[in-house]
Amino acid sequence: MKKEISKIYNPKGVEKRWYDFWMDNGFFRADPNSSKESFTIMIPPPNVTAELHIGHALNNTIQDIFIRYKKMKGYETLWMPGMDHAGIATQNVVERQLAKEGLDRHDLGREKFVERVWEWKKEKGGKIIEQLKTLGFACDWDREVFTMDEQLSKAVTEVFVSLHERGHIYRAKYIINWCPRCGTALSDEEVEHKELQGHLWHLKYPVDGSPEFVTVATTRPETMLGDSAVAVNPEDERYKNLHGKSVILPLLNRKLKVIQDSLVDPEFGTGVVKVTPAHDPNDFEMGERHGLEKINILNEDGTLNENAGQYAGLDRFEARERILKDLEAEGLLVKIEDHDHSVGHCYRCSTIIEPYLSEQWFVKIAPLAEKAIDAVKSGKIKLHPKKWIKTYDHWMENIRDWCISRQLWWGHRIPAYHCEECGEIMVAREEPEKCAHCSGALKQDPDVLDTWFSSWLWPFSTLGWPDKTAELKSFYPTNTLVTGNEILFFWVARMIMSGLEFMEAVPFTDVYLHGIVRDEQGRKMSKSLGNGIDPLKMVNLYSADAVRYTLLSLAPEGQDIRIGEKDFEIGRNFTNKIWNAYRFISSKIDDKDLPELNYSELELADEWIISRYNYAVASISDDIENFKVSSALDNAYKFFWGEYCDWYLELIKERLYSDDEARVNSALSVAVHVFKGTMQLLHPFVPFVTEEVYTELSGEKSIMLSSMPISDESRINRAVEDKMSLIQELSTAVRTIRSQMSVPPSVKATLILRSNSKENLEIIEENRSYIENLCKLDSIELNGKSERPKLAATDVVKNIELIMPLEGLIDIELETERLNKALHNVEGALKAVENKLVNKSFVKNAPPAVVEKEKQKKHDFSEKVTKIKTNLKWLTNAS
RNA sequence: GGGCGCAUAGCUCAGCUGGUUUAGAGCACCGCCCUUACAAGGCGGGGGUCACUGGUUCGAAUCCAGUUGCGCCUACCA
Repeated sequence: MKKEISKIYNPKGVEKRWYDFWMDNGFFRADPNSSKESFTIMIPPPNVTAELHIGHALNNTIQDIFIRYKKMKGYETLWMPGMDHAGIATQNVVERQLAKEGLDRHDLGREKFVERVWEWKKEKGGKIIEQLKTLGFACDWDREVFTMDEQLSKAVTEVFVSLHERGHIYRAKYIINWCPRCGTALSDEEVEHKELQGHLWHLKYPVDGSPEFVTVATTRPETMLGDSAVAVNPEDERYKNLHGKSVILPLLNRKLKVIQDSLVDPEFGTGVVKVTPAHDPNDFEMGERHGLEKINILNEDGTLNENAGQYAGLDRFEARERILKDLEAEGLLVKIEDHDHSVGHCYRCSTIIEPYLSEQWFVKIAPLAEKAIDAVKSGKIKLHPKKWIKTYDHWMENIRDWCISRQLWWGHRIPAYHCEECGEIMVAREEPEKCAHCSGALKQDPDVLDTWFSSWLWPFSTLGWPDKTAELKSFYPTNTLVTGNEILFFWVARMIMSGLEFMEAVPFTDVYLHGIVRDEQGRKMSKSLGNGIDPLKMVNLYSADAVRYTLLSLAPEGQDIRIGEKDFEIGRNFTNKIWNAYRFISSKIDDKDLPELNYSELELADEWIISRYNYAVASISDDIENFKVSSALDNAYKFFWGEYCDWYLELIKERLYSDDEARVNSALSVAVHVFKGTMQLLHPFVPFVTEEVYTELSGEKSIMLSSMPISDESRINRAVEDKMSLIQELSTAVRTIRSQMSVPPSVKATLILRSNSKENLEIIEENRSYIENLCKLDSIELNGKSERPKLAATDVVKNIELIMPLEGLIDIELETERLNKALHNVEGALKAVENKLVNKSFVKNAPPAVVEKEKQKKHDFSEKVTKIKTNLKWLTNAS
């Protein structure tokens, strides 16, 4: 009975069916009580607002590879899934929704608004989870968590209070990054610096009690309204006359002291700086040093406040224009220079950030950073690729305190309580009833915590911390963290700090940092550019396996990836190749029971593919263990397509089509053995198609329950591979002649081989049918007595002379050209080798084995040259 | 300003600790083939002074230094 199998692999249906099967059978579930060694990966939690993009697809494919590989290696694997509440992003989404109804969040009030966000989350949020499933990811979905879940919130409170108790959290009035659109403070990491073309405006400030002026240079002229001094470098000779004097702030006519501070760079601008302590971090420092007034001129929304005099109420950029115009009218704007500088933007809404003076909560980070630096330095945590270690060190060593309070409503409320009577602040796990100091009424701090303040606890909060759970015991520390390199500081570094502080152990042992997926022109994919590729569309078009395969095959280790929609054909073609190899083998099996692989009955091709297979098993496993996943896939591809399909399956066709059942069975048993193993190796990369063909072929329940093949190094046989490569080279040479001389497969040809190597002749004699079948030859004559034909195409392979009589078919001119080219090449190679051997220091210094090799080469090349020359002569004589 | 990375075929990239004939793959290109797994395929072919300069070495795409170009990160770039 022949099974009807489609000529083309049709993934539709297959993928959904298997995913449901895996889920229904609980294959993704992790058992904390298992006796097996555990292997754990924490998913980088996608934002609840996120929709699947190609970066998620890559990130999670890599994780899935590790998880599926380790599971088949016998580990108890846990891939912990979950989502991030994404404070700003989520609040923005719901606020936009409200705006459509003509409302803002204040119309609802805090409680109602937060309710509304939860509603939104239930209805529209978390789409990405379902989307991830279409790509086949083996997360333990039963464990899915959300950073705002009760358990995780408990962890956040515990950490805040406990850090506070340890003196690592403080509240202070400081210059922070303020997003006027989001209306909240941001941490340094949440500010994206973009290089902008700006201007350096030179402004004249009149010197008090003198007809003179000083000229200051600024990129933000509107901040002059908040100036409380001008500063010069104390060493600057040009301005020594100003020491002790004052200047008059134009427009507002305020008197400003001239101060001296070594922070001022005499080389930059005019060497005189306006000092605005409330709106610039450097000026803030100077203000502290010189006891200057801090004049805040901005409202929270970026408009100017009452301190801005006649400019109050204007937007900051409008104010800039107006101020410049007014200064110009007074003749105080003396020069405008082009000036490129980097400007901070909000990472969520791209609004230009204002350095803003406000009261915020901070984490004193230096004490935490110290241990985290050491964890990486000592190798307790390894970064892959290693190049990130330097970047990590540099960042950690220069880290500044972490501003963790956000003026948002969506997030974890800060567990601090302010006394309405005496102003006392109490930090506590449970809300205290009254002020411990004066028994006054308490009000909880209105701010919420930075979203990253919950995600930095991810490796243990997801496992039930601060409770002592079985999960924590089994799965912490986790093993590998896979994430984009852009998130190293935001998240990875902070998890290391929190893990060491609260678990007293690293949160993971290895960090795999991959690059960013870009479009074909190397641009970041973004909504505004419209150059994104929708992974779901690609899954629909090409299959999930194809998407996974393509992404990975294009992903150089840790580097950015360029990709276009058409590239997904690579993956589709590969799965189709698997399908057809399966189809071929399976058509030969029919219903019969397959005999076990019998190593004593193998012929050359079998031994060869088994040797190559065992080599492939070793190299692919090595690659995965060493975090070289795309190299692993490349090796799997090369073996499966380039060796198994291109050579082995071709070599056994003669046996498979024969009537001799024993011959059929021996070939088939090897073919199936190697195919099954290859599917297992490939399963982590392309889980669906491998599951489909593996189970069909083996009758087993699931490939996921099978064990990853282990390389039997004793089957790697160099001698066999050498023999086989002789067959391959000869075959290629014959095929080349046929192709060049346009001899179609339908025309059978004869091949004459001549050699004085007894060894090579024996190999060919034993395996002549391989060459005959691969090259569609009638016969091969080995060192025969027949006359050399007048007209023949020729070649030389490993000192074996190939002669193909092609009377009537040969194009003499073409063949001459071909031989001349070959001659030229070999002569070049010969020359290079000779040059080496003539060089006395080479012979003296190079290892003997290398010298010996070169001598052998020289011998071979010169012999080949002679033979080609002879063949050329024959051609000339014949024409 | 500092740091890191990249530069190999028309394009995307392999090439790990120097020695695989004269550097590989995929895509693209050319030729032949609907050969009894696969035209989403097979077989063959063309195409590269490995960015530049210098150094180390018997020997460099590979190691070192510098130069140029590009990218990313980072900074108290008024």
